[in-house]
Amino acid sequence: MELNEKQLQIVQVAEKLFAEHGFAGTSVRQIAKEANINIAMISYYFGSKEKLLEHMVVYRMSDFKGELDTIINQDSSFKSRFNQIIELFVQRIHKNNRIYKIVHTELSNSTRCLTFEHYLVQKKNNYDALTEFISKGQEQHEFKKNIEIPLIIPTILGTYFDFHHNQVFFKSTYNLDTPEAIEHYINHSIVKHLQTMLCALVCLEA
Amino acid sequence: MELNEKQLQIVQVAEKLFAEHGFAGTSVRQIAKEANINIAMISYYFGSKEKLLEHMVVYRMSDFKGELDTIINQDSSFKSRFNQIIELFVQRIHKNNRIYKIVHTELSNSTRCLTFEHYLVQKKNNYDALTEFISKGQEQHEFKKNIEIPLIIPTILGTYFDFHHNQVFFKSTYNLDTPEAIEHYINHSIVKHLQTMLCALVCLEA
DNA sequence: CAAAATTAAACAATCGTTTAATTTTAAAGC
DNA sequence: GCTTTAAAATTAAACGATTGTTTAATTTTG
Repeated sequence: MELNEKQLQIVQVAEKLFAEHGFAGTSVRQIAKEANINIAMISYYFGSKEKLLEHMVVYRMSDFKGELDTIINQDSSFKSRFNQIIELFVQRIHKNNRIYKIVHTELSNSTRCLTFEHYLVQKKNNYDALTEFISKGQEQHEFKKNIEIPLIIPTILGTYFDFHHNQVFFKSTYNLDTPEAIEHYINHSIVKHLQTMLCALVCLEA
Repeated sequence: MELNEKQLQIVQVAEKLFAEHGFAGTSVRQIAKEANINIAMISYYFGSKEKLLEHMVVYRMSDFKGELDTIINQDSSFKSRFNQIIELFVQRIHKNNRIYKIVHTELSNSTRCLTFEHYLVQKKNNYDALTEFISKGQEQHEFKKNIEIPLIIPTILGTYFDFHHNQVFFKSTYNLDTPEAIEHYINHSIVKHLQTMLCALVCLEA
């Protein structure tokens, strides 16, 4: 997926607007205005508004699998690697939270017939990699059995996104007034919360 | 919040459509058509499309606080009550998942200036009630200290909604083909997953 | 000088809302 | 019990504004 400078400019602006106002809530005129380009350029470069979104998804969903494998293949304990995986997921989702929010919202709209195949394939890869890792840990009696493995990733992503979606609430209730405070809360409190909770779920040792 | 038969009919149809296609993605003509009423009736009864959403939120967000207090004031162990609270949250969100999805989506759209005060006030009440319950458990040495209490509810709601939003993925990957299978997975596997994980996080006893 | 990029303008379709006319409802008057 | 009557409910049609996309002309590029 190669984009020239102008295309990248459009994608970046559109990503921000789609994440903030939704796909249907954003007009091509808003995108054109904010990206300082003519309205016709969107059709010219991408074909349509829908295809712009598809290009965006493919462009943004770069290989997460590689980073995941690097950790899994490390020579450290299962618990240590599991903790690193959790931290990687949070950082990854946080860094790309706009495109993930867009995909989540549009994916759950039953009538949208956009092809999110690229997203779904990558998701499947992540689930398979994690399942294999946990299974190995179980075989070597490092991880508990009878765990609902498919729900580990939803817990990580869900906890992050529920916080993210309700920032208005958390800001006012828990004194997270500055962007730095929020950044710190995500990278420390949320990561630690998930690590503590999920390790307690899967790790055998006390 | 009292609604006559016709108003209720409009609200129910609109709730379904807003949840499926988003607020911006749903037109008043779609609502009118599916509810078998004239387009003008929406303005006539609610004033506008935006006010229809506000009426919907107030109508649907009935008192959750009462059910929560009933469990908290029970004469059983902290752990038992905590497990019941988790189950209640999941059932409650699942039962009303449409309106929660709508509110979550619209709330995170930074420009929308709708008043979700009714939702935010209720959310605050739930957080306060849970915080008080956990604190008491900590005082009586039944619950661990140094827990990030504000993240317990996001973990419950987030895990549920990530699963819910990605049903397309889970259906194909984990053989959840029938509505009954999904219902069972939510009421048993998800509830159990959250109970195991969160109890491991907060409960002291093994 | 041909290809690519950019533009303003126009396209038909749809958006949310309002209007003005008509029908239905239900209580009051006799 | 029937008519009267004003309010409430419902309708089709029109409103101007905005939607995504296309066109045809112009400018820029290499």
